[in-house]
Amino acid sequence: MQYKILIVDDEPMLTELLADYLGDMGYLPFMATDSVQAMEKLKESPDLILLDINMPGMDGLELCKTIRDEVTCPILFLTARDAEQDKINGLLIGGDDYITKPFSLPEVAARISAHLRREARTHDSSRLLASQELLVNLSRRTVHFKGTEIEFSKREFDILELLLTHAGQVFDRERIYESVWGLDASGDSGVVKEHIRKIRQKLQSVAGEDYIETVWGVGYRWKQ
Amino acid sequence: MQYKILIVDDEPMLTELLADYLGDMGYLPFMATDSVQAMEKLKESPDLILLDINMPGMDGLELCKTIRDEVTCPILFLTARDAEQDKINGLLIGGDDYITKPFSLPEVAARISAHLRREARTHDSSRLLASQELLVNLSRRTVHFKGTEIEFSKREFDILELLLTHAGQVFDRERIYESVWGLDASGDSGVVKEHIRKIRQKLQSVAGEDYIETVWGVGYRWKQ
DNA sequence: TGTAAAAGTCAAAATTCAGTCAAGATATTA
DNA sequence: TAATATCTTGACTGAATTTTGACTTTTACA
Repeated sequence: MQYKILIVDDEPMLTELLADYLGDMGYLPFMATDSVQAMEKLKESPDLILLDINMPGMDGLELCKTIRDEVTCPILFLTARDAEQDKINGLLIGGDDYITKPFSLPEVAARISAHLRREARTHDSSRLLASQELLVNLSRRTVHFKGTEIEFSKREFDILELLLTHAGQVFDRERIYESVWGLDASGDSGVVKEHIRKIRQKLQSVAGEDYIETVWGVGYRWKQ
Repeated sequence: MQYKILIVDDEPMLTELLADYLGDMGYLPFMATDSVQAMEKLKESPDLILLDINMPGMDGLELCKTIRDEVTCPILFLTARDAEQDKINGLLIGGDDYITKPFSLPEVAARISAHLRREARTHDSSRLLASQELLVNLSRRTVHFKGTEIEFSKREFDILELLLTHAGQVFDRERIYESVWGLDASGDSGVVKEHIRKIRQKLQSVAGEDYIETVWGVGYRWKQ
C-alpha cells in the first residue's frame, strides 16, 4: 500500500523538494500552500501530514487545532530550531511530532516511516469531508467547525451527509426522504423540512452560516 | 535493529539534548513531557525508557508504578544526586536502574547499551494500547488503570478491543455482534447492550469514566 | 399589488431508542 | 456433580428524537 502524505508549506521550493524525495521513496505526496487549501485536501485522506508552523494566514498550529479532532493521522510539524518551542510542547498530542529546520531528507523519511508503522495498527480509512471551514467525519459521524463540535442527531446527520457528499446537487424533499429513510415518500410529510431547519439552526449558531441553499420550488443543495 | 528509546522529562532543553545525542548514536529517541503523554507513547513500544523522577503532575515514580505491570522493557531513572535515594532503592525491580544528574552523555549511552544488551526482549508488548490513563494489553488481555487491574470477561474484552482498536469510529450493535460473535446479527441484539453496560460499569467503578460514547440511534464509539 | 403556492417556524404528541434489572440458560471450574 | 461465573433474554422505564399539524413568512407571478 502506498501512503499518502500531505505537505503543507508556503515555500514552494521546500515543498517541491520534499515531494520529490518522498515520491522517490514510494510515498504519494501532495501539497497545499496554505491552511485553507490544506483543509480542502483532507478529502483525499492523507495517511500523514507534514505541517509547517510558519505560514501566512492561519498558521500551522491553528490549523492543527482546527483539524485535530477530525483527523486521526499523525501530524509532523516543521519548525525553526529555537522558535515556538513552548507552543509546540503544549500542543503535541497522540501521535504528533516535530522536526526542526534545517533537516535532512533521510531524517524526515525516518520519522515518517516510524509514525506510519505505528499508525498501521490503528489506522482506519476514516472518511473525511471538508467544506470551507467545516470538517465532517463520516466514520465517526462528527462535525467540527474551527475545532468546536456541532452535534447532530441520526436523521440530521444522514441528511447532512447526503447533501454534503453531493455538494452542489439539488435534492427535492421526496428524494431526500427516500434516500435517508429508505422508504417511498408518500406525499409531503414535512419531516424533511423540519430536519433541514434543525440542521441550519445548529450550523448557523456555531459557524454563523448554514451551508444549505434553498432552490425555490425544487429543493435544497449544499453550497459549494 | 534500531532500538526505540522513550525519554520522559519536563525540561525540553535536556530532552532535546538527550534525543539528539541518542539519535546520533543510532537509536530512535522519542519524547514525552509528562506522565500522561508518556503513557500514550507506550503505544510505540519503546525498548527502554528514560524517566525523570521530578515532574509536575504524576511524577516518575508514580508513572513507573502505574506501567510496571504492562511494560517489560527496562526503565532508567534520571534523578538529582542526593534526593530521592531511598524511594528509588525501594522501587528498583527487574532490570531497572538509575542515573544521577548531572550526567555525561556517554555515561547515559553506556548504561542504555548495557541494559539493552542484557534484554533479550520478547516483542509481545507490541500489542499494547493506551487510552488516556488506561492501559490495555491485547496479548495478555489485561486492562490496567493507574496500576490497578480491571477484569473483563471474554465477550466484554472482545467488545472493548474492537472499540478501542478503532477509537472514534462508530459501531452499531449489529456490527459489534457480527464482529465479536462472528455470526449474522439476526434481529435485535440486546446482548451487546447488556455487555456494554457491564463494561461501562467496570470502567466507571475503577477509572471513574467509561470511555464509551453512545451515538444515539446509531451505536457506540470509544472516546478518543 | 394581491394572491396562491412554497418554504419556514414552533410546540406538542408520538415514537423510537438506550439503559436497567432480574431471572433463566449455558459454560467453566472445583 | 455441585458451585460458580458468564452469557442471554425480555420486560420495563425514562429520555431523546422524530413526526405532526397549525401557523407565519417568503416568493413568484398574474
